[in-house]
Amino acid sequence: MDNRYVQQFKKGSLEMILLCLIGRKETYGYEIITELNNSASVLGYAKEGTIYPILYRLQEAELIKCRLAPAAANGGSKKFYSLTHKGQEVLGELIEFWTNYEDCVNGFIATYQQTEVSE
Amino acid sequence: MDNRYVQQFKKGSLEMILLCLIGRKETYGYEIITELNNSASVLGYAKEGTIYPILYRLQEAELIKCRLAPAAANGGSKKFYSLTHKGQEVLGELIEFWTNYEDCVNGFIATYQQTEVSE
DNA sequence: TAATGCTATTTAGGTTCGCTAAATAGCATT
DNA sequence: AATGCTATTTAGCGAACCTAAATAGCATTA
Repeated sequence: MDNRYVQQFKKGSLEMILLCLIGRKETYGYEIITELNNSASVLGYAKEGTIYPILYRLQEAELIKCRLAPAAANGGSKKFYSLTHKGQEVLGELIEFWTNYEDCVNGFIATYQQTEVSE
Repeated sequence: MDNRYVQQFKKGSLEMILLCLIGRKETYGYEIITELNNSASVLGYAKEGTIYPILYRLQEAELIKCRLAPAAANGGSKKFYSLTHKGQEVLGELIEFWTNYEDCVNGFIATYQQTEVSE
C-alpha cells in the first residue's frame, strides 16, 4: 500500500483519534505518540511534527486544555491534556459524523463489489 | 458539523469512491458529480474543481483510461472513463486498506466510549 | 437570432493537514 | 563527559480538496 494513501486517509480522523485518547484519560504528547505506534501497522509511525501541531490546534480551538507537570524522575516536563466541555461535545459530533461517513463510503464499495460478482 | 471536518475526512477516500463508481460502470465527470450529490447529506456537494482534477490524477497514474464520446443530443461531448487492470488492482488494495483503517479508528472510538460508560 | 438553460469540462489560486527533518532540553546511568 | 531515554518545538514541504469563474455545445423559445 502506497504510503501516500495512508497519509491522506488520516486527515481529519487523526484529530478525532487524539481527542479519543485524551478523552479516555489525561495524557501528553509523547505518550500519545507511543500509544499511536501500537497501531503503526495501519496508521504508520506517528511523528512529533505531526502530533504536537495537532495538540496546539486543538488547544487553540478550546477542545482540550493543558496542565504543565514538573520534570519527571527520568526526562523532561510534560504537558498533560484533557478534554474541555466543548471538546467532549465536538468529539461526540465527530464520532457521529464518522459513523455516517463510514456507512456512506461502504455503500460505494458495496455497489462496486456487487458489480464484480455479477460479471 | 463544521464543514472543515467533512473536507478533511474525504481526503483519500474520495479518490477511492471515484474508482468504485468508475469500476461499477463506464462513466464521466458530470455523471459522477450528480451521483455523488445523492450523498450530499454526508459528503457535501461535490464540485467540478474537486472531481475533474482527481480524474486527471487517476488517468496520469494509469488507474483509469478515457474514451472520448461525441457531443450528445443535448450538451457537450463527454469523456467516458473505465478502470485499467492496474486500477482494479489498486482499488482492491485500497478497499482492503480502508477496511483495516476503519477497524483501527473504531477501536480508538470504542476505547473512548467505554471510558465514558464506566464513569 | 438572441436569450436562456442544461450538459459538460477546464483551470487558477487558496487553505489545511500531515510529513520530513532537525534542534533543544532535562534527567539518569556509565 | 558521554550516552540514552524522555519530552517538546518548529521551519518548510507536498498533496488533497475547495472556491470561483470561464468556456463551450446543443435545444428551446420568444
